[in-house]
Parts: sequence; C-alpha cells; structure tokens
Amino acid sequence: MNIGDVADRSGLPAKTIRYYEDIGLIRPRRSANGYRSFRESDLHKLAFLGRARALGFTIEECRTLLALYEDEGRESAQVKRIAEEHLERIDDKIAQLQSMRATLAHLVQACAGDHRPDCPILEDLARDGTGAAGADAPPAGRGGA
Amino acid sequence: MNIGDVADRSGLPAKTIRYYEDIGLIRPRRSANGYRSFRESDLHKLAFLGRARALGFTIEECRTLLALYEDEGRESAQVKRIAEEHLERIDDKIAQLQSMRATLAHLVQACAGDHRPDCPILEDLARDGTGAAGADAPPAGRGGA
DNA sequence: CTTGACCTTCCAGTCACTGGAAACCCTATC
DNA sequence: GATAGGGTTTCCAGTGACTGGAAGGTCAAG
Repeated sequence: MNIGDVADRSGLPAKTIRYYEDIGLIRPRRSANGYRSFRESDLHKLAFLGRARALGFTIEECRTLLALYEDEGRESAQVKRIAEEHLERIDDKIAQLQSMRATLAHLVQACAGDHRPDCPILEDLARDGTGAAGADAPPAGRGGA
Repeated sequence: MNIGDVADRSGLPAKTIRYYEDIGLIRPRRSANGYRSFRESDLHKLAFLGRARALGFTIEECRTLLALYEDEGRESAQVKRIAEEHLERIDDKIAQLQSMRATLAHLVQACAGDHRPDCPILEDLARDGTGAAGADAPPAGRGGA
C-alpha cells in the first residue's frame, strides 16, 4: 500500500502518517521507487494510533501503549495506570472548562448586547484586582492554570 | 514600575509580559537604562488580559476585547458576540472531552489492572476498523512494490 | 569591588501537526 | 514521444501562547 491508501483506510492524513514515521512510531518499508510501502501491520498500528489520539492520549503515551500492545509479557496494570492518569487529566480539563463556562455564561447573560457601550463583560474583565488598593490586598487567586 | 513589579501585581510571568509587548498588546515606556517602565494603565491592561486569558479567550480575542474596552463608542453587542462564540467553543470542547471521558472510563473500569497481559483497553484500541474486512476487500495493489 | 538580584535581547523548544514549494514517479491519452 | 494529471518525495516554515536558557547590562548593598 502507498501512503494514500493507508491514509484513506486509517482516516489519518498522509502528512500525519509521514510525521509518525519521522518520530519513530511506525517504520514502513520503501519500494524501489522510494515510495513508502505499508503492510497490513503498519495500517493496524496507524489505526491504533488514530484511536488512541482520538481518546486524547499524547504521542508519548501512544508510543508507550503501542509498545505495551506489542509486548506479550505486559501487565494490564501498566496500561490501566496510563489510562487512569489520562482520565484524571481529562477530568481536570473538564472542570476547568466548566468553571470558565459558568463565569462566561453568567457574563453573557448579563450583557444587553445592544448598541449601547455599557457591558458587564468588559466591566468584569477590567475590575480592579491588581493589589493597588488603599488597604492591603490579599491576592484573590481566581480560576486559572 | 519595573517588569518584576507588574509581574507580581498582575500575576503574569515577566516572560509573558515581554511577549505581550512583542505582539503589541501593551506598549510600556522605557527608562533611561533601557528597562521597561510600566504605568498603572499598563498594569490595568495586563490584569485585563490575564483575566480574559483565564476565561480562555484567544490572544486575538483579547486584543479585540481590549480595543473595545478602550473604545467609548463600542456597542455591547460586539463584546457579547465574541463572548458567545467563545462560549460555544467551550461547550464543544466540553462535549468532546466528556465523550472521551465516557469511553475511557468504561475501558478503565473493564481493565483488571493486574499482572496479566489481557487488557480491554488495548483490545479496544486495536480493534479492526480499517475497512479490511473479510468479505469484499479488493487488494489495492498499485504501483511500485 | 564584589555579590546578587534584577533587567535586557535573542534563540530555541514545546505539541502535534499542517501548509506549501520544488521535484520525482507513474499511468493514460494524444 | 509529449503532455497532463495524479500521487509521492523531501525540506522548510508556521501554528498558539508561551517557556527556558544563554550572554550580558544595571543597580543597591555591604
């Protein structure tokens, strides 16, 4: 198979497949003309990678998962640990986005959205929290990170 | 104020503040010794930017929001539109993460996580979905090798 | 005069691609 | 044989929003 075929069958862009070869995730052979020549096993790996990426695993995690997949002597605990860590990351991200969402939705709802300049959204963004107040100002750590 | 002061008071790293100057978000003056010299208004802008970034607005959106903030003749509708678009992006992202989360949580739950190699997580990642099913699969034997 | 904290610029790296240029290869048609 | 059109190759550069680090200038204290 040439790269276009595996791109079609794996759903990954040819560019991405070349990139995956670049970083050593796959090692397709070469035909006499210099074209990459993919075997079914390469396609299989690429599909694996595509699904792992779709679940949000990083490239390095994908590399590890692929290695575990090919290691008959793996322990499922190794795989599970990676997945659990990733799950935690996802949960953190969701929480962060939901917090953003709540604040933003509140502001959007409060904004008239008409021709007048008064805008609660801008007012909130511009509110003073620089510790430049008269008294001592405790740093109000607000959602970030 | 020097950059360290505004960094402390805005909560932004000095590196980020320099970067914001680089891309034209702020324009601090310079002291005779070449140091950046920040006024209260610069600090105010940086705090504004910090909060907008914490809500997930892109740098370009921040640039626009800042311009609107300084434009007395703005219409709140302009601000609201930006915020609403961003809110939609956030919702999309949350949905995507929740879908990942659901799949992953299911797999993690199904995995024994012990010393044995059998692993539903790997099995799922490796499941065949390459369109190479047993029935009609014309060999794509084209070109080279 | 030295120390150490602060500041400066510039370059490179992050992550996972993505776009584009210039050139080569292969097949089909005229 | 020429040409057109696809597919493929490599390499370079850019994305977003910083972040790390090197090499050096500035300043106040001791």
